[in-house]
Amino acid sequence: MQEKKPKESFNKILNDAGLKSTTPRLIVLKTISELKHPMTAKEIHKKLIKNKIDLVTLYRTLASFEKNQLVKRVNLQKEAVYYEFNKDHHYHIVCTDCGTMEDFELCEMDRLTKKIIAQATNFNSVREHALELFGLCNLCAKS
Amino acid sequence: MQEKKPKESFNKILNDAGLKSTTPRLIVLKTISELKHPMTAKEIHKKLIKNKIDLVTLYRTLASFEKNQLVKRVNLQKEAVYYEFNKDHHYHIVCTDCGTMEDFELCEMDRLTKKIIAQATNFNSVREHALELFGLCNLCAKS
DNA sequence: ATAAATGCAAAGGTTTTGCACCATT
DNA sequence: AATGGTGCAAAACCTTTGCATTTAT
Repeated sequence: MQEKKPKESFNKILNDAGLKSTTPRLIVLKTISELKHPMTAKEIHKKLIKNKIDLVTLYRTLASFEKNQLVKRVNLQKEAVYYEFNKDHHYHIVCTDCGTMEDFELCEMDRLTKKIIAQATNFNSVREHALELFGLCNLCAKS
Repeated sequence: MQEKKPKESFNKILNDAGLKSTTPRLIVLKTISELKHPMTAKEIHKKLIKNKIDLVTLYRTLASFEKNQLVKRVNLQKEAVYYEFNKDHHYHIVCTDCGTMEDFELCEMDRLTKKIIAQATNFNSVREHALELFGLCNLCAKS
């Protein structure tokens, strides 16, 4: 679970990342930190409409957040790109029918990554990984 | 490695999937089965230009192939969607610099999937999963 | 004061849709 | 013969770019 943070800490996050702490960035960062699951730029933008933050600004903000690892891009099996707050490693099970998502942890991934790298021929290290499971959630499986 | 298949077997694959076996579909299926790594629709289309297969047809073909699991969508950390022939489970390590890809196997995934499902609250089964690693390949790591 | 971020308008690129024609079963 | 697939043109959609204005340091 994601605990709510005081405004000051968002300020600090931006400063630490070397990003100017502007109103749009603070709002976007706070909004993303409170998402219950990954969302597309467009979905996030809906949540920002009352703040009059331009979609273009959001795209640029997401890009800079991603570069500075404040935000993580999640690859769900859809056309669109999803974003989430970059809290500690976790993964997603996605319902291919209704889109429901559930998080899970998998501490074994570190060990597996090392094992994979040991056997790889063109890679000696890995910077990150993506793991997602897809299936029907219990509700959709019934119908 | 992917062994080449006689035309007849592509015919059979399409029939088994309940898809009419048309010239464009046969060509697309054969082309994808021979790819050395996942490619975007546009990249695949380039390989089809001499066959005069329309890009729209390719999109529709990919969609129907995906639905029938002849082809798999791969989530690399890029905007575009990548496709590959749906041979047995394997995964990719992708160089975030030059795009080089390497396949790997991971027989433990079955066990892990079961373990994850056992702990999930909204899911009792999983139909598929995606795992990709990202890093710098040995060549790019040097420079 | 300077350098960077924002908003708007417009462009660029990819994917989808509509429809008439054609091919497979 | 009937159903479904294809190609072309155009639309829809998402994301990026250019530029003048505003904002943070």
